Amino acid sequence: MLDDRKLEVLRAIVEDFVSTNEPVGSKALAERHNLGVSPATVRNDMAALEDEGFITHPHTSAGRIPTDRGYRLFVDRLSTVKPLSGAERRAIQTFLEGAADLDDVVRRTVRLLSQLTQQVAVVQYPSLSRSAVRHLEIVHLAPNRLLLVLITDTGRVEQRVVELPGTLDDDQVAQLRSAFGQRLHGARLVDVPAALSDLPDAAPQGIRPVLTSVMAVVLETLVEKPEERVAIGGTANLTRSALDFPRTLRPVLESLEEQVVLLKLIGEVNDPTTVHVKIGEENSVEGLRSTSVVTAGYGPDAAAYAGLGVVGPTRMDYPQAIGQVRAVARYVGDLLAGA
Amino acid sequence: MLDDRKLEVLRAIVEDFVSTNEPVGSKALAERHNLGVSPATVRNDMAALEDEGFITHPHTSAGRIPTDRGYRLFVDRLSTVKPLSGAERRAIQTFLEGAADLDDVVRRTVRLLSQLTQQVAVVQYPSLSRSAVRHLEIVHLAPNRLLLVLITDTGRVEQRVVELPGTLDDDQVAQLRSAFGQRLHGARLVDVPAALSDLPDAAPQGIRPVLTSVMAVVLETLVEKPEERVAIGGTANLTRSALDFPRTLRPVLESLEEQVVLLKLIGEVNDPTTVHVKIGEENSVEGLRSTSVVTAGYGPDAAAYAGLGVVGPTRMDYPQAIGQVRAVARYVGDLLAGA
DNA sequence: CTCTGGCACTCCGGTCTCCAGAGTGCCAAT
DNA sequence: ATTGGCACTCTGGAGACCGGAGTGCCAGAG
Repeated sequence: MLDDRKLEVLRAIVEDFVSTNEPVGSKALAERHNLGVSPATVRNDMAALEDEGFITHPHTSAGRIPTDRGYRLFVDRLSTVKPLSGAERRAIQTFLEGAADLDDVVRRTVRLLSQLTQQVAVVQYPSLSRSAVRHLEIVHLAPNRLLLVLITDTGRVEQRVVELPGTLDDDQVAQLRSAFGQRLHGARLVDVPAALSDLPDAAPQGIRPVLTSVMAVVLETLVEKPEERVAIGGTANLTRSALDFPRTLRPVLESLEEQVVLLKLIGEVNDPTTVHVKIGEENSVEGLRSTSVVTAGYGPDAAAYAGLGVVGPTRMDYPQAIGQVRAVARYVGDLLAGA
Repeated sequence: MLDDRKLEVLRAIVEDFVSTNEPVGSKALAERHNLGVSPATVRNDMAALEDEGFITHPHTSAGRIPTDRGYRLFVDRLSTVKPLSGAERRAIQTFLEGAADLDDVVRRTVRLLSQLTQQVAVVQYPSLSRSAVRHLEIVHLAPNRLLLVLITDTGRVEQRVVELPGTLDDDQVAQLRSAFGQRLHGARLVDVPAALSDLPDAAPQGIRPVLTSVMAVVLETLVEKPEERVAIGGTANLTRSALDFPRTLRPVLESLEEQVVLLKLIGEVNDPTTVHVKIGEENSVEGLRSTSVVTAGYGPDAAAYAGLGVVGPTRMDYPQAIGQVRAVARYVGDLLAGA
């Protein structure tokens, strides 16, 4: 049904349309890509591709543009990831070197990604649930008030205030500190409940009620509803493709302001080792049906820390974007692993 | 030169143009606002106002629209701040109650402001330099590595890793902790250098070199280049006024992504107790010359914590925006003061 | 069966003209 | 100082027009 030449035609359509943003006709196409066949033949192929739903007409007498399905086929079977240029490679290095703390790394990554791809960039903070505890500090703010400060191996610092049922003196706080410290140090967050399970029994009688309430907060913060954070940038790039978002810019911007949506976007990645592409309607987020999303997991190993990616028009240079997202993900992953 | 009626005409023009977004002509104006004079008279007044630079023509035969100067006069002398509606008042309460930590407060405030005003909202985190130390925790991450965690009275938590010249044991860290703790507790950040000045001499000989390097980091983090943070939201509202930003949306979005720019925007407030309005060209930020900015300081007293505000088209409902910004600033200030 | 050239047809987008409507500026009269 | 009148200007939308690009289909050649 779809012989090689038809696929070749599809590829040519996608490439031309992506670069010119204009519906591409049979004649121009036959000339620019030397397919060795006449425009008439191309027309026949186009008709076939249209029957299969890979391309459409805006109007009876306009050229063809790819549909979401067309892009999908293109991405899956007709394109190869574009390797980065030397300049791009250097850009990644210079952008990310010298980052001070995790916040800084994330901010720089957002900026890097958006400038590199000329799209909107989204970077998730290393997920709490996949991190390990480096340190848990308990600060005695007031007799009946503690501040928990958690530091993870990825450099994330999370804090939380605990209101106590009773009051504590400094000795008791020290007891708490060592009780938690011993059990949590180095524990992956998923293992925290297990690590703490024997705590109530092992602790000295006097601090048990307090300990229980602290434990509740710890578990809640770290395990039950760990706070996921996301940074975003480069929204100005959406206006570049104002033509692509006729009046759809609104919902896109709105969606991008919802943390929940962004997390969903990035979190749906099941296999963290590869780059994922969601094209137009494939997207589960209502407001982003007119866009494509390219995401990747980043982290030191398969148990990825988190995800990052870009959001842009479906008319996107996929081979390039995929290459760029992958490269940045790898680089940031290594960076965090090394730190 | 500008008698009362002329001012009245200007006010009418501003109000009409703000609500309809269409140049307003003499006839319509004379009818809608019962000025008791004929369109011809209004025309004469308009000509005078135009001579003075308060209004312009888009074309020879279109109605008038206010200039930046016109808005300025309107804001300064012709308008009174619009009090909040009950619904708005309630919205502020429900939005902000139940905020967990400072991050949460800021995020909610951004959302609140942008929804209330239907503009882009900008909220600065409580400025470090104007805060006081509630607690400085020193965490012993590794023999030659410390983590400083600073907690301010506004709830901000700042962390910083220090690489030491030598190694330390736990006792020495405890010494450090108490040395800094005693001197810093409750100190305003501006007073930190003074509070620490006698530290090198007072400290035990053994930890002096380390102490010096820790001190350097503390001073740098808190005093020399305190990190100012800003949150932003509601950029989708810019598209609502797409008519106001014909193709200028780009630079606006770009400017709004620059932390530096945002800080400048908010930081230029000299008198924190009132609401400030920058209109169009008055704006010092290049990309925001087509917008107006309404800001206010917020905090428990005149020594304000920080600033917040909204960015929108010059064609903005100033009386309303000013009222809303002021109300939110007050509410958030009280909230933080009480916490 | 596939490819090709030819041809009639469609439709978009730009340009032009036209016209009504809104608004102005000026002037003479009150 | 204000007003009514009037001629003038300019916009913006509606319609008409047309060239160009592109399609679909068909019949013929390989």
